[in-house]
Amino acid sequence: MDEDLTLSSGACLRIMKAPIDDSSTWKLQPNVQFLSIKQVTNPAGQGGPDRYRLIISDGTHFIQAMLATQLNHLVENGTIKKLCVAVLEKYTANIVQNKRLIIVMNVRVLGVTAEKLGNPQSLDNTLPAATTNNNPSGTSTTPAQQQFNATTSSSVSGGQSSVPQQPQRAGDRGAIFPLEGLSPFQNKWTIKVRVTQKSEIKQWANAKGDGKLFSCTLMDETGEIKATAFNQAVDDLYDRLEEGKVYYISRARVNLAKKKFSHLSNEYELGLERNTEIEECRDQVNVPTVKYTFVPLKDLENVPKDTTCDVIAIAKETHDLSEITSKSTGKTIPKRELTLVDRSGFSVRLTLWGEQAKKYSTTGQPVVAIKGVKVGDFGGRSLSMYSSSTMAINPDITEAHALRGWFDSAGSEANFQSHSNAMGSSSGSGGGINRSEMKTLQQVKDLNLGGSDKPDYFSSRIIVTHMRNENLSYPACPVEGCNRKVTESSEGWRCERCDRTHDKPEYRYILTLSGADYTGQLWLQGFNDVGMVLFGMPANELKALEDRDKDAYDSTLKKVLSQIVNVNCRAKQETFNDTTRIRYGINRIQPLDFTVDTELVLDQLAAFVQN
DNA sequence: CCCCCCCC
Repeated sequence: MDEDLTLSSGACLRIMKAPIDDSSTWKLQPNVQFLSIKQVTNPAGQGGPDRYRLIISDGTHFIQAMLATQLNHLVENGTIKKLCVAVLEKYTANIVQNKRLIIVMNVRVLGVTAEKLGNPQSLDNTLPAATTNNNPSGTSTTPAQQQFNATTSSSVSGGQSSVPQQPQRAGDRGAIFPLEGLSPFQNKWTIKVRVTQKSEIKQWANAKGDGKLFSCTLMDETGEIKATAFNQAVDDLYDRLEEGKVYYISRARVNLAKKKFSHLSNEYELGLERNTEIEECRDQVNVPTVKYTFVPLKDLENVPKDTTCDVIAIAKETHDLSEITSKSTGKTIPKRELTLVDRSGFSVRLTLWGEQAKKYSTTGQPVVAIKGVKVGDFGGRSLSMYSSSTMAINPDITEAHALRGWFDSAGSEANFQSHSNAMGSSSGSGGGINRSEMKTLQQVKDLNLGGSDKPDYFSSRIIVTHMRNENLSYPACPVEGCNRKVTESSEGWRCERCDRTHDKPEYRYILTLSGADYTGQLWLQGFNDVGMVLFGMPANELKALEDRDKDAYDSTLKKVLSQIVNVNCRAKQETFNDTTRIRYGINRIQPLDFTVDTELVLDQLAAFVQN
C-alpha cells in the first residue's frame, strides 16, 4: 500500500464545530477511517432508497455521517467497508433540529487497516446555540420548529408569573423538541406532550415468545406519535402515564413507525424503555388537548375508504351494546353503533368496539368529537373506531357549542340523508339500505346470490305477504347485549351464558316472513329490529297484548301484511340435514317513505330517459 | 419484541 494512511486528527472537531458558513472547513479534505457502515431503512411510505450511516474517525474523535445515496453502490460493491481509510473529498452539513448532519458526497478510498487507528472519542454533536441562531441560510429550521420556538418563548414572556417556566432542560437530556422534529438521528431531546390515549396492558404469546405491552398516543402542537412500552417498562411506566395529562419525556427510542399498524400521522414511533424519563408537567401552556381537522359528514364521500379523519357530530341515536364474532380470530367482540348527524344534513353510522363500546353510557344526544376514526364504505360511508381513535363527549370547543345550538333549535327536527341513498336521491334516511345495490327478487335468484361460500348482500323493496304466526318471539336474557335464550326454572329465567337467573325474560322477535315484489317471492328471516319496525312495539308488549286482547293482537299481526319496506339482506348458503339451501336474513329494514322512494324512481326514470 | 381493529 503506497498511500499514506495517517488520519487527519482534528478534522471531526472542525467539521462539527466550525461555523456553518466557514467554507474553509469544507475545502478541508481530511483522511478519515470508517469505523462502521450501517444500513438505515428508509421510512415506510416515503419511497426512495435506503441509506447508509457511517461512523467517521479522525483518530482522535468520531462522528456520524450519512452517505449520499448516489454513493450507495460503493458500499454494495465493497469499495467502502469497515476500517477502510479514505479522503473525504466532498461533504456537506445539514442542520436538522439543532444537529449537524454530515452528508458524504464523494470519497476516495486509500486503503484498509487491520485495526481501528488511534483511540477516537465521541464528539458531542450539539451545536453551540449561537451558531444555530446565526445560521445564515435560515432554511434548515423547519416552520414547525420556528413556530414551536415562537410560542414557547411567548409563553415565557406572557406573564405566567404564577407558573414558573420549566427550567432549561438542555442538560444531558437535550432541549424540548417539537414532536415533528424527532428522528432516529439524534437521541438527546425532551418532548412536552399530552397523553391523549392509553391502551390497556396487553399480554401476548406467539412462536417468538411472550410478554406484555401497552401503547399510548402523545400529542403536542406539532403532531402526534405512538409510544409503546414492553415488559419491564410496562411495570415501570404504566401507572405513571395518565390519559389527559402532560409530561416531559426523554430518552425514549425513536423507531420507524410501522404504518400498517399505526393510524397516526407520524413516520416514527417511540419505544419507552427502562431508562426513559417521564416527568409530569403542570405548566400546560401550548400543549393542546387534541388537534382536530373536522370533516363534515357530507364530505365523507370524498374521504378514501380505510383512511382516518376527524368528525364532530350529534350522536342522534345510540344503539344497544351487541357483539360480533371476528372472522379472523373467532373471538367475540363487543360492539355499539351510534348514528351521527351534523349540519351538512347527513347521517353516518359510527361503530365503537370493545371497551369503548362497553364504556359508552351517555344518554341523550350529545356532541361527539372524534379523532382518527376509520372511514369505511358500508352503506355508502361508515365510521369505525380504532383503538387509537379518541372520542370527546360534549367537548368545550367552539364547534361543539355551535353544533349543540343548531341541533337544539332546528337540527333535531331535520331529515338526514345517508351516503347509501345519496346517489340520485335527494332526501330521506336510508340507514344502511344501499340503493346502488337494489335488486329485484328475481335478480337475487338469477344471480344466485348467497350461492358461494361467502355471503352476498343486497337491498330490495318488498311487500310483506305472509308471516309465520307462531313463535314470533323468544324469551331472551335481559342483560344488555346478551340476547341469549333463557329457560324457565323454579327460580326464574336462567341464562347459561351469563350464569344468572333473572326474574323475567326480555322477549325478542324471531320472524320468518314472505316478501314479494313484482318479479317474485322469497322467505326472509328477521330478528328483533325487524319486528320493532313491523309491529311498532317491543316483543314484550306484543306478548302482553296477545294475553290481554286477542282481537287487538290479531289485528296487529294483520297490519304487518301488505307493509312495503326497503330491506338490506344477507344471502348465505346453509346446510341442514344434508340439504343445502340459501338463507336470506334481513340486516336492515326501513318502512317505505313514499316521498323519498318516489323521488328515487323519478331520478331513475330521468336517468333512463337521458340514456 | 405486539400487530387484531373485526360484524353487517
